Amino acid sequence: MGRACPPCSFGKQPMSLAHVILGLLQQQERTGYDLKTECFDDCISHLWKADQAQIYRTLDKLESHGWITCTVEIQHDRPNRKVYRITEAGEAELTHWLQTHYPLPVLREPLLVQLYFSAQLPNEVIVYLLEQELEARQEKLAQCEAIEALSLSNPTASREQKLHRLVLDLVKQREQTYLDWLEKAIATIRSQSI
Amino acid sequence: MGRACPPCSFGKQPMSLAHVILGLLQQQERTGYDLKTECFDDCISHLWKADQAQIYRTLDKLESHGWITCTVEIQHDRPNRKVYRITEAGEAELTHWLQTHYPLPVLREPLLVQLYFSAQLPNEVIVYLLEQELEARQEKLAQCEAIEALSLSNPTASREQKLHRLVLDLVKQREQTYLDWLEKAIATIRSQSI
DNA sequence: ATCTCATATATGATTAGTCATATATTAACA
DNA sequence: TGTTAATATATGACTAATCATATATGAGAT
Repeated sequence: MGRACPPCSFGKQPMSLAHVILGLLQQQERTGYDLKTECFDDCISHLWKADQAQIYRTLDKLESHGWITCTVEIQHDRPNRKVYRITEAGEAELTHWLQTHYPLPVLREPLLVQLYFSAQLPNEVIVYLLEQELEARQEKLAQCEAIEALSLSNPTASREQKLHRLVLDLVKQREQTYLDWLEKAIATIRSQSI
Repeated sequence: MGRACPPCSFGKQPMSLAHVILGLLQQQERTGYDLKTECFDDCISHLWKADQAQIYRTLDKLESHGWITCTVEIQHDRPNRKVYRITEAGEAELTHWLQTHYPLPVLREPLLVQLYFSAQLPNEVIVYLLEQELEARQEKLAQCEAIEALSLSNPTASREQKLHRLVLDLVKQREQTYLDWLEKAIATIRSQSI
């Protein structure tokens, strides 16, 4: 009857990568390669990123906890695939995690730290750094809008699609806030009023 | 003439905690305890957080790289302090880091991941999670406004203070964006239109 | 006299994340 | 025939971060 593990997560942490993967496997069965290419390089790439090595190791851990199972699918035109599916125990764990509130993370943004400490730099240098950030943020917003146009704009969206749309709305608004602030900051510093 | 280390950072990473500490030590000399209590528990606590163990170990590494030096200050009413100061090599490294643009980090926010995967949860449960996030974000915004009122509102601000104010503006606006979105999201889900 | 608190530093153990590389299969191409 | 590319998994080595705990000093309270 071996309960393989304590009631919830592995260590003391939110164990979020494991739960992101559980969520993705609840949507549909996937391989490690699928997760890397379709997911972390695509759909939720704006919410979480993960190294390939970490994905495969997390899959091993999830399997050893009994939260997912694996079957090898023989392919004749390509290397075989290890297809992972979520188990009932995994669904229970995911459902519990989804309902648990976690403390706000402190978001580590190099640019903000740099600006915070850049009092001894000349204005032009600061402006150049802000302009590079602006360019990167513009590109990111464009990526978000491309995702929106591609898959989330149909009027007969499912509940799941509506939730994805909500999440994307925040990511877009967050980028827009950043862009507005960058433009104001660049103007302020350019006008020598700092 | 031993150059103790390669031209820039330790490994291949931005090495940001080390640079945050360099920045704080450029402001003024500090001990590990100062960094933990005055800084990461206070001033830039909204930009970076650091564990005490990591602070002391990073100080050791910075010293072994020659970017900071340490002198022991004997105290008679308390345990002795190890006071760290930035070196010229440290200032050069910091100046270089401050001018280097880094790729946008992917911000790992548990709540967004949870919402993304919560299609199978009932609306009330989702709303409850969003309400808890709303409360936490309101408190964080209040903290930001308290910092603003305390130290950043005087009209004769230094260049450094003006830059800190700029950074705080973004942090505040980011929270306001989150709050607006949360209120909209809660209303949308409450109205059953999802 | 002991207990607790604030100050102050250090370290062992573990998890999380990154980087580089190894290995294997088949298709497509030159 | 050999090379490259896409698919697919695995692992060694390392850095970064976290958690728990140990150690020590002196002040103030009980």
